[in-house]
Amino acid sequence: MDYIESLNPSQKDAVINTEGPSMIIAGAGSGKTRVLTFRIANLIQKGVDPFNILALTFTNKAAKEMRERIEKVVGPEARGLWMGTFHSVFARILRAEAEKIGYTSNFTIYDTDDSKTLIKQIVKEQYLDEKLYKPSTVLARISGAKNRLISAQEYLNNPHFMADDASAMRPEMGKLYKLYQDRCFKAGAMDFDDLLFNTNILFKNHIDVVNKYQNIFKYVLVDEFQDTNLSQYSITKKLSAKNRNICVVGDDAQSIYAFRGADIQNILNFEKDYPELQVYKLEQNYRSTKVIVNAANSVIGKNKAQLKKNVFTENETGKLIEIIKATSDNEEGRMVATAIFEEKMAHQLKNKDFAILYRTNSQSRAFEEALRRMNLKYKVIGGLSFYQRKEIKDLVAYLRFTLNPNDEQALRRIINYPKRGIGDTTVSKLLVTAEEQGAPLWDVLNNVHSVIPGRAAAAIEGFVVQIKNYMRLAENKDAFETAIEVAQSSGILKELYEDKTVEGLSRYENVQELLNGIKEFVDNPNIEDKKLGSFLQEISLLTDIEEEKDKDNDYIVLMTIHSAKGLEFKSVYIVGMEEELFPSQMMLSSRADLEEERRLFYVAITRAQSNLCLSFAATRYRFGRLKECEPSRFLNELDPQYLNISRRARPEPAATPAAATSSSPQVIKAKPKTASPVLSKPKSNYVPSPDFKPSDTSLLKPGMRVEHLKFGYGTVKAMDISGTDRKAIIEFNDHGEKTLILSFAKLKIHTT
DNA sequence: TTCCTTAAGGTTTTT
DNA sequence: CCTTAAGGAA
Repeated sequence: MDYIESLNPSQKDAVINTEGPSMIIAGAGSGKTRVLTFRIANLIQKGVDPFNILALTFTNKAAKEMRERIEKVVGPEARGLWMGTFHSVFARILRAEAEKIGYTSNFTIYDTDDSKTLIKQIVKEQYLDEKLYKPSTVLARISGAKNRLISAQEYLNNPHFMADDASAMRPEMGKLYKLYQDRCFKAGAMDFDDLLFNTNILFKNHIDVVNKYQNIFKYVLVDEFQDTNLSQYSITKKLSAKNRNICVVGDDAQSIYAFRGADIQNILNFEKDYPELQVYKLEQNYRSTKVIVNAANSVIGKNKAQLKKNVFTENETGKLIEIIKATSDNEEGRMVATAIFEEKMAHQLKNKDFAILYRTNSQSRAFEEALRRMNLKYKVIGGLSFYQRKEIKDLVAYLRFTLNPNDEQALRRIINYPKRGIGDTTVSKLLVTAEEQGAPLWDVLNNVHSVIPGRAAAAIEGFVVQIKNYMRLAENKDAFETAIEVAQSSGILKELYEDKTVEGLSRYENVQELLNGIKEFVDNPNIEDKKLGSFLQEISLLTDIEEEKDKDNDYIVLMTIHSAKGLEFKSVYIVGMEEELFPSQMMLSSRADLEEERRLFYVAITRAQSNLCLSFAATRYRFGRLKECEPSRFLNELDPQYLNISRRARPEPAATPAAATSSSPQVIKAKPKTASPVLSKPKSNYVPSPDFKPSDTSLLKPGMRVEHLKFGYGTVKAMDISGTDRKAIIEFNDHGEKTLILSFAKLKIHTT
């Protein structure tokens, strides 16, 4: 129990009081994960069977990490824990209970691509305007409804929604929802939202099932509670209704998934639903310097919608936040890479101490190039994940279809790949027939002759024979043997092998990697069921292939801010700090959206332990066109006392368009001659005096000669006492004019 | 049906 | 810039 002694009083309270409903409001860096893992460890050591504990996280990575951390405290016993994302845990339960809601246990999980393709198909079939009913728009609407537990029928019956859609010029939205849902059901498929929605249906209609899981999950814990939607909340509420041992952990300031239906309202409802609720607040930040914590607070303070919280730290003050101004996105890449390199050398840091965080995945390119050129090892997290690659999806589609031959989306992928002479017209005829007769797709395929004349029918028959063969394999052999046979005899491997282009080669390698992954799965002694179905279930909610165990993991990490949540790094570079990029132009229309962007910025800032650097570019390629960019409004929201502002890097207040345009040509002109473009560390031949000791600056006056350890010698031009901090504007010999905050800056006064 | 060329349109964020 | 849809020819 000694680990408990390492906690502060509020953390300790939250760990020890394991009974009854509790809510832990945890500021950034306040040891949230630590408290959660210790709480679970504590439960186990108190004698609670790990099989009776359910811990829900937001990402697979978080689940894996937490399990490992708990294992470190309590040992291998922790393996029995039910731990995973909402989606993976309830997919597992739905497999077990599938027949109760009319599905079979080998139902397919549609990813976003599958869903969008299907919607597009339906919109086409309904002869609706494809511009108006864009797949992403329609899916977002359907998803929103599901996350609020509104079924297609309820949607159609609700005059409010119908009026909404009518005024948005999309009156058929409800009908599309219904059609989409029917199609998914017929295909034996659930999309991501269905996994949660159907769990709710299951629990609602089957009291015996609810009872069963209430007895299994005596303790329910939810991480990142601020990111749960109603559908998820409702599940946890049902599960913990009997034992009432529910513990949620969250931070409203870090709620960044409202776009996915997350609702801060859940935090408020929670207090209503559980009047006996115990609330714990963790406010001390152990991660970051004072500068970083206070700067983050200064940003989040601009939000109106927030719970009161006072995040503070007793860590050292730390260095000021650097700002890098680049002329273009490519230069931003080079400057950030250079700054990382210099910082790494100066402080003897590892690659993995650094993270580059951006708003959108597409920003990674410039940084990848620059880092590669400087021989700095890096890794891009997220983006197009392994399982989203075409070649992988193609092979997986064969496997999916073998287990569930009604899986329409899988069929569309493979029926004519590799080419076997079955064209679009034939495929639509098949689908239409299935629709009209209300028959399962597989039945139609088995009776092609009644639908399709001669030539194409023969091709389809051949395809069906092939699939039946795979079905037999899947039944009798393990996942690896089945998959390798499918890969070979379907012709996928051959097709990729014959493509000798660079991309073709990498596609071939990717398929090999998937096969290796399946081999590993089969060889894993911890897994009992080695059949294909078991493997597919395992991977359907994964985004990336399991990483090799800690082998050579020293790389700079590049990722979106969203995927950085929950992580920490010694040094963080938040890049692309520009209007319309961050905040994203999609989020400028409403206050709520803008506040979510601001929370996102807050999350980004609070990832940093000791160094934070923000960068922005004056121009950026977008859609192949050069665009001028304005510095982000968020830069101006940071309390300037925490910024290391050199005059050239100071963001122009986003107001005067004339100033913006007139300043850019000068900057471009200045570009070629600056070899080391990092503004904070320009070259200079200054050598500090041997007896450098900071002077008392309370009597500093214009005209005084001063010395600064970084900027060298300079003359005080003016004093600025307008703000809360005394600042001096100093003209340095080698570094131009700087504004320094006297409580931070160490200056030696030389002459008066 | 397939393959080639051309046109258009698209970037949030994740399970 | 990139990918994907559409249109025309073999």
